[in-house]
Amino acid sequence: MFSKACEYGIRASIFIAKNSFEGKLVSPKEISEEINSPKAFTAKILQALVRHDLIKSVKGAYGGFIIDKDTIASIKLTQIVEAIDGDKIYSGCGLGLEKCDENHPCPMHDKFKVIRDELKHMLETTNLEELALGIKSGASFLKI
Amino acid sequence: MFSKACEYGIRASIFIAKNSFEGKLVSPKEISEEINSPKAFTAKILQALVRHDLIKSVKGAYGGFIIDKDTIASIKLTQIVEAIDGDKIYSGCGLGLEKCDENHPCPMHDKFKVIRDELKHMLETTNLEELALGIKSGASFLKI
DNA sequence: TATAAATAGGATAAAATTATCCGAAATAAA
DNA sequence: TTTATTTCGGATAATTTTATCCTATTTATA
Ligand code: FES
Ligand code: FES
Repeated sequence: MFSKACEYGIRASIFIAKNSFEGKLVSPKEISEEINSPKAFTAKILQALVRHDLIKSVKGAYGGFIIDKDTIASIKLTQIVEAIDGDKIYSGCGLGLEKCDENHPCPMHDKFKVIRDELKHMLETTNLEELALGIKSGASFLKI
Repeated sequence: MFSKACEYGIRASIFIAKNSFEGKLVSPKEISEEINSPKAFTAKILQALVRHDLIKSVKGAYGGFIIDKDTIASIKLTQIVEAIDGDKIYSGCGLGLEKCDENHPCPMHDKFKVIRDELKHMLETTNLEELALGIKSGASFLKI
C-alpha cells in the first residue's frame, strides 16, 4: 500500500508529535529505536518532511526534531503521504494504466475508484494529534 | 497498491478470458502487445497463474493460454492477486508493523482496517467474466 | 573561543523488483 | 519422423527501493 519510507515517515511523525506535546525534541536515534526502523534511512525521510515544512529540525547540540504544538492537529496524514510517496496513490490506475481516466477506464476502474477515494478521504481527515493521543494513552503502538 | 507483476497478471487474465469466450488460445506475444507489458516478464507471471490453476497452458505448436469457458465467471480477482502478491494486502499492517493485530494495533489500525476490508471484499466479489465483458463491449480498456 | 553534540547531505552498498535472454521440453502438423 | 512452433525454467541484467557510511555544517554550552 505505502512504501517503507512512507510507513517510517508516518510512524516517525506520530512519535515526534507525541513528544512535541511536551515540547521535547527527539533525535533520529531515539525515533528509530521507538518505531523500530533503520536510523540513517529514517533520518533521510525526516529531512524530506522538514523540507516539506511538516516537521521542524533544530540543528546543532541539543537539537532534534519537533512539531509546533499548535499545528499538530492540523497536519493530516495525506500531507505526509504526499510528501514521501507523491500522489500516485490517489490518482494512479489500479491496474497500472498510464493514467486513470474516466473516459478511458480500465476494467477495474469503477470498483477501484470507490476504494481509492475512501482511502484518500481517510488520509485527508485523519490528523497527527488523534494518532499521537492513541500512542500516549497506550491504545495503540508504533512497533512490534 | 499492487505490484507491477500483479497488474500485468490481472490485465493478462482479463485478455485471456475475453478470448477464451470464443475458445481462442493466446500467446505471451499477443498478450503483452494487447496489455502493453514486457513479454518475457509477462510470460513468467503467466507460468505462475498456470501453477495456481487459474489459467491453462497448451504447450507446443499452436499452443497458448486459455481459461475453461465455464470457470471464467467463478475466478475472482482475489485469486489472481493472492497467486502473485500473496496475502499481505489483506493481512498486512498499513504502517508496516510486523503483523496487524487487533490486540496490539498501530495508530491507524481502526481506520485502515475498514478500507483494507473493503478492498478485500471488492476483490472477492469481482470475477473475471464481468471484467472481460467490459473489454469486449468497449466500455473499458487494457492499455494506454 | 574551543568543544561536543546534533542535523544535512552526498556517496555507496545491499536487497527487492522488474525485465531480458537462451536453451530445453513439448507437441501439432507436414 | 522431421520440422516448426510454443511453453517452461534457469541464469542474468537493469532498475528501483531500501539501507548504510562518512564528512560537512550548525549551534549550545563550557
Ligand atoms: S483507469 Fe484504472 S483505476 Fe481508473
Ligand atoms: S496494526 Fe496497523 S493496520 Fe492493523
